[in-house]
Amino acid sequence: MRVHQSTRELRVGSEAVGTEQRQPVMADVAKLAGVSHQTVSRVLNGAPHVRPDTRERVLAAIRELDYRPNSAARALVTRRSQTLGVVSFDSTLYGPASMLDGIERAARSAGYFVSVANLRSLDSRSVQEAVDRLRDQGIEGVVVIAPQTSAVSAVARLSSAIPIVAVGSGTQPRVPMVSVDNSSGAQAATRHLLDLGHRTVHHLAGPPGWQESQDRRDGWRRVLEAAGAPVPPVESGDWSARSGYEAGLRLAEQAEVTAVFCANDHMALGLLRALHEAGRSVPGDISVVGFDDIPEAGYFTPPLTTVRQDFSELGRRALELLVAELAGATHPRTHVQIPPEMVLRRSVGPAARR
Amino acid sequence: MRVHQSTRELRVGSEAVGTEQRQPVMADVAKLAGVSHQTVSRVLNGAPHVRPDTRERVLAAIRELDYRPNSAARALVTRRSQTLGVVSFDSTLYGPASMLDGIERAARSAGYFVSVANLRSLDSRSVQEAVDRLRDQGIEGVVVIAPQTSAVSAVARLSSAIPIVAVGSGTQPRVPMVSVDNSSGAQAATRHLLDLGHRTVHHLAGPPGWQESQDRRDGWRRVLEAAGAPVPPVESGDWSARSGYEAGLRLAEQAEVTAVFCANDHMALGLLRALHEAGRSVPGDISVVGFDDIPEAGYFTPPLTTVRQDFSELGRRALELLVAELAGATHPRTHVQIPPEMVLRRSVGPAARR
DNA sequence: CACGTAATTGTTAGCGCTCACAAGATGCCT
DNA sequence: AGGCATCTTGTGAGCGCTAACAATTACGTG
Repeated sequence: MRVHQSTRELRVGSEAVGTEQRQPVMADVAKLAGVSHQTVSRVLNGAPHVRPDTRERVLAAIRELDYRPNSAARALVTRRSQTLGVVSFDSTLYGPASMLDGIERAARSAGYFVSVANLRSLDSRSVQEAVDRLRDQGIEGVVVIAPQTSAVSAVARLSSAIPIVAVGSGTQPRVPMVSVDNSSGAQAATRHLLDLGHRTVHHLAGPPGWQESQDRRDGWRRVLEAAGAPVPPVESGDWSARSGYEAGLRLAEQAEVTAVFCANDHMALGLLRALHEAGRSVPGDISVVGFDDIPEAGYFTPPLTTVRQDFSELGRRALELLVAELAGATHPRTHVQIPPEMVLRRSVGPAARR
Repeated sequence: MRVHQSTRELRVGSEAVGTEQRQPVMADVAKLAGVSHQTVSRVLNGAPHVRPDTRERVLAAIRELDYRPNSAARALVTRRSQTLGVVSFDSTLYGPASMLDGIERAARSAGYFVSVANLRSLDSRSVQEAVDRLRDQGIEGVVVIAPQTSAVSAVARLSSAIPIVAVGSGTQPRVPMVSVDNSSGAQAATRHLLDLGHRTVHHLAGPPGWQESQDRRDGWRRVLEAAGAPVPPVESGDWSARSGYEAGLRLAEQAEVTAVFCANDHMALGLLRALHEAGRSVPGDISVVGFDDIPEAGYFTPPLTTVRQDFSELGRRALELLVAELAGATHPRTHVQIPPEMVLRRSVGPAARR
């Protein structure tokens, strides 16, 4: 008798001793139920052709032993880990956090676990690294919360290796993607302002390099041009309230500014603050529109008119796409676009007579 | 020759055919490097006693084949998945999201993956379910972002099975925990207001059932009592700006209110809004202090004086604790408390002369 | 230069599960 | 009653890796 063997026997044999708290395995269940391990496996996996009373006996044994299948063993043989990866930029922000939330929920109900990786920057290398790391863990697919252009192309470059879906924004023909229709949201916001009699609309854009920034700016510009309104120079920030405040200070100095479309709500908050400090009333002197509709937007001073995007829906849809791809839908090069929706509140008014 | 065997041989043999894109395994690396698979394993795991040139040869083979160790196989034999679980309440909120972020970062640098589970409610059953699910996946430990009292006790009840650390708040002697010192934060805020000459301080508390609500309320009350100030009835909300707004409407009607300590910043935002609508100026008529110091707090109207808690630090510390426990630190029934810090801005002023 | 010691590499046996196949049991039809 | 299809259960192998042990080689030292 070899040592290994005997060790094993000993442990199995010493069950009654009690000190050896070995987790029960399938064989234990099988023995207790008086069937083969394969039958236990069948019950566990819902295979057909198991006699009802046999199934019952097995289930009882499972309950009695509090048996839990070993997922590593299963993953080893099936080559499926039931785990998906999410790489995200700054999941501290409301948008990414909500998307992650939506993704996780959808994943869970589809029977998957989700493993996360947060990035500080979305450059090609970081994304690559994160995805590699996740792959090493054996995840089956990845959703990248990738609002930055660079990230999207980084994703496109490695997309061959493993199923990937991007969410947030961007236009990369090679990667399935779900995003809000930023352009149409921006257009709606701008048109709304124009309709109220504003001669033109200023824009506080997001940082360069972000697809969202670009799409929203493009939408804004398109409406202005279509309406024959002058296109003022673009201010831009980094999404933070702070940057919105700074831009606001600059905008407040320009007497001709009567309407501003901000690329997100946080910047709009900062802008509101700056305008207030500069003694410019909103919406009396200047109208402001945001983007996102964060839960607090209705409690700004004044309550913010904004463009709502449904982040969790975004996450959910992205996950659906990924699951479909995993199930064999041969690379659906889809680009799902979700329409945003304007939420009217009190930060917008008719143009001041001048 | 048995069928299984021959299938395998066939696949290995047909490498050159190219259609069979089998992932390289350790044996392939071994063959290419001219060593045994065990030596490859040694190189991979940094075992001593491998001759430098052998190591080099192995590494070269790994690179050439783009070999990636199979984590399931490794987990099966080592019984370690290198994965930790995080169960969180509403990771859409700034606090939980930041903690998750901190946890993930710390976990990564400690060589762990993190698998998340978001809950809609923190009742005992949900927590139990989430932890069980995570366990089935084979995670080695769990950190529960558990601000609710009920969750904490739920955690305590199941803590025997698997290493668990709680983060957020609560006092459960049986579970290691890291939290901000809510009471001392609340005390500082209240004292600050009193020192400015306010006769007393009103309190807008968080929802019942949350440890944080309770601790902050207790801290507030203690200072009031110590100072001999009257203890006004407590308003409470559900952390949202909306609930803060509603409470604010009620508070605005009471002429004697000159100072309010809010249990979080979002409610303070709503309160500010309500006060503004009611024509009560802040800080002229009423001073307001929040709790959290969310990134936007400095851009409220007016900028909010608040108590800052370092969420990512919280997450980081929780993870440290968990890792220590995994490493064998025999159940450190620690309760790490992190001191919060007051951030002075413009929502607070001296008591109005009346 | 024989010999003990340490360094280096290889061999074997599983980890706990599912898959492919085989075999026995059962039922139904002619 | 025989034969065939179907249901039900069992057997054996192997997923890719690490741990334990064995074997070989290299290196000083008396």
